[in-house]
Amino acid sequence: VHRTGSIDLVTESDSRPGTRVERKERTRRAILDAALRLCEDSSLVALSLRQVAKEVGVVPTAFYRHFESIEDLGLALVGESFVSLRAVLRDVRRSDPTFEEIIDTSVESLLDHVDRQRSHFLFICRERFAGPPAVRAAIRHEIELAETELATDLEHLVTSMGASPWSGEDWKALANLFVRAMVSTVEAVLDAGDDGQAQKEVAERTRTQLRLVLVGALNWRSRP
Amino acid sequence: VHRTGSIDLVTESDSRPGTRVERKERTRRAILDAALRLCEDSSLVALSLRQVAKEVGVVPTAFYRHFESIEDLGLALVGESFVSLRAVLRDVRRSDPTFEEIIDTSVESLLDHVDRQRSHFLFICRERFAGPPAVRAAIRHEIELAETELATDLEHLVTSMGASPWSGEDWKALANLFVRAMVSTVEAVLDAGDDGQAQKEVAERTRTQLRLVLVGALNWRSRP
DNA sequence: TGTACATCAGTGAACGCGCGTTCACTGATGTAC
DNA sequence: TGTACATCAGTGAACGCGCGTTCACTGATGTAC
Repeated sequence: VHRTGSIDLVTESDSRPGTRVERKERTRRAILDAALRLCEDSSLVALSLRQVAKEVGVVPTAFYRHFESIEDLGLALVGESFVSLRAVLRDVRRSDPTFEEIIDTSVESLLDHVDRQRSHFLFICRERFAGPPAVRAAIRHEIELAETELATDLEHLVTSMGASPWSGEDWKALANLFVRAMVSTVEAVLDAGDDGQAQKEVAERTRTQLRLVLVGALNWRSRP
Repeated sequence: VHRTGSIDLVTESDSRPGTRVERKERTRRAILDAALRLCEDSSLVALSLRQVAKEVGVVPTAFYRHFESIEDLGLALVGESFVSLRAVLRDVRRSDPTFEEIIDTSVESLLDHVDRQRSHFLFICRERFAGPPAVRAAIRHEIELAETELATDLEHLVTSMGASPWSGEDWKALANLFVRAMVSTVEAVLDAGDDGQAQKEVAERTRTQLRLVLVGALNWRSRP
């Protein structure tokens, strides 16, 4: 006869172990993952509750035990997608790069996160304009927060390089420029898909662009 | 009794005048406009043929006299939307601005076109990531063409300002940076909606950003 | 100019299908005693 | 530890609705003679 271990495995694959709370959480997770996967080549607004339920392997009505609607599910996905995006900023900050390294470090970290959380970044790009109104609003809000966060980092960085003092408006414009560069790069990487060569070209082009912006910033005088 | 003119007007509002070809073209136009309006707050992938037909005031099956499918209609909308986008580049080129004017002229032209062809620009932003696969591919292709077009313009401009010679890669990177700035500005303006104050802030911020990039470009040395 | 015929944009009925949502339910898990 | 009851994630039938697509049609416009 077999060991207890193998019996556990069978139990695991058949009826799924854990407390009621754990099992509910696992189903919720499966719903979020299924939704992320299913809307990858269209949009939340074209995703049906029944498709999601079918993909997860539950009956359509079970969906309501976890979310009120697809829009509600979308808001949860916005939350966890921006955890992925913030992780990029956090990693760059933690690595505390020198002047010479800053661009290479940032681009590398960004591409690394995009590669590992591809569906989160795709989700943001797609639903930012095409999602249900509440989802669009949530994404816009999160992007503003990320911009503010980055503005602080940039102020420390550029000031430490001895650039001349800037106006508040100019800081905002620079932070916005970087956030846009980030979003655009994510878009380009996602466009490139699995093509490794294309991804390298995107990375190299992004580095060139960021260097160019940095040259501009270091030669900048506010209110010229 | 009334003049022939007024009888014509009645005829016009009742049964619509013109040859069969003209009337067909008018219906086609109405379908395109209705689709542009209806998908404004979701996406083509969530738009139904029946909604469009209802908005136009024809029976659903009449749709097939003009387009094979919603995707087919989408490709037609990509075509006319990029006519609007190209008009921006063309206007800037035709105005033949001096060094001092170039940024103000470009931003003004861009905002002017976005304001007048709002739904076309919204359509591109939205469907670029959320549209049906064929529509996404068509948009990507058109953006690449616009980038090439802009690269030529930029080369003339920056060279005429006496910057040092650049590598081909760097031209591509700069053109891409400007196209992205353009797309991002369009997105920001569309986000701002009808808020005139917010629109002015977006315009001012964009000008600051373009100046910063221009400062970078003029201080740039290829392969530093 | 008048007539007979062809074209074809738009009609309207019909189809099977997937949708969101309701409701009463089941039965394993959790809790109170 | 054992029992009786409460909770609640997931079930399954049913509903009315809008969907894309088919088909045979109508009747005004266009064309050939």
